[in-house]
Amino acid sequence: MIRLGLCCIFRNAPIKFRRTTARYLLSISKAKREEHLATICMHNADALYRALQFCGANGIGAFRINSQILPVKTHPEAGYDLGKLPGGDRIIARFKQCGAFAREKGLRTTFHPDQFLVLSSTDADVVKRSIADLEYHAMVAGWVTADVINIHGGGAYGDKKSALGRLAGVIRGLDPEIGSRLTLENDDRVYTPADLLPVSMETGVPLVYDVHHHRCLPDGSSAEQTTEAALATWNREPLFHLSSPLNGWEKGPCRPHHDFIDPKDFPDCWKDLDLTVEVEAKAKELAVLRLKNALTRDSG
DNA sequence: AGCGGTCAAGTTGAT
DNA sequence: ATCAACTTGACCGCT
Repeated sequence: MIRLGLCCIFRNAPIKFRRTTARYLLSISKAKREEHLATICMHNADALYRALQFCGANGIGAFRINSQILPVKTHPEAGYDLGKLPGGDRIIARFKQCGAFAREKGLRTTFHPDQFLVLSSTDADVVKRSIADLEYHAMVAGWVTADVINIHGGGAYGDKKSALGRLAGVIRGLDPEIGSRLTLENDDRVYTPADLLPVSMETGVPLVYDVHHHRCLPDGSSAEQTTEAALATWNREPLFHLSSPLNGWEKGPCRPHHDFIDPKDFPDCWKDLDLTVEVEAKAKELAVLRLKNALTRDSG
């Protein structure tokens, strides 16, 4: 069975996540700051619960949780401890209710921290802050029972081989709360599946195969070959990424995402797998539901 | 109420 | 040397 995943936000459904900025938080009093953060974090825990309800009610099997679900959480000056905010215990309890709901409905939850998290960096401080961010993600993942924290390989610094060596070294030293959830994804500028598969096999961190990125940044392997190799890295239900290019494959830059998925971009070799496919499309839940219909018609 | 400037962070590659 | 592009709006503050 294919399980389709929705990424972070909704196009039409009235479910919104709130955020704030470090600059604003640091411009107000400590009491006001904690009140503001508590309001936003509780709002986001509630919104997550409603997002999962929407997914459960609409046959969407997975939901990617935005990294800003606890905004500014690990900022050096504006960061905070959720449990110490006003009503912090209730906020944590609400996240745990999200986890209970997800388990009850068989929904999968995932994280995809943004590009500032770089484990291959030559700068020890960047790596340290990245690990702090992973700790935050792992903490929330524990509450909501997310089994994937997916990152890219980061920069190459003119020497891919050394960078991948640093990446593998950092991964090996991670706390199991992080390491047991961590995954690596091929990107569209630096690291191909062929670059990352050896790191996956060496560290036990699964490969999230993004077939769109692979078409933008090929490595000589076919989608079939890479699918097979990526599947072998998973010790749980595999998770892959799918999107369609805004301007077609023929002309212009292929990176920007389309509103919807062209069913022709769904690889045939994925169709009979037990697999989560996260749908990276700007029309969000509308695109997931449309693809779901197309796949159902296709097989039935 | 509406609009515009702004938002923590890293890296690459275009200018 | 500088800066947009990644994700992509949503926020606050001013009118």
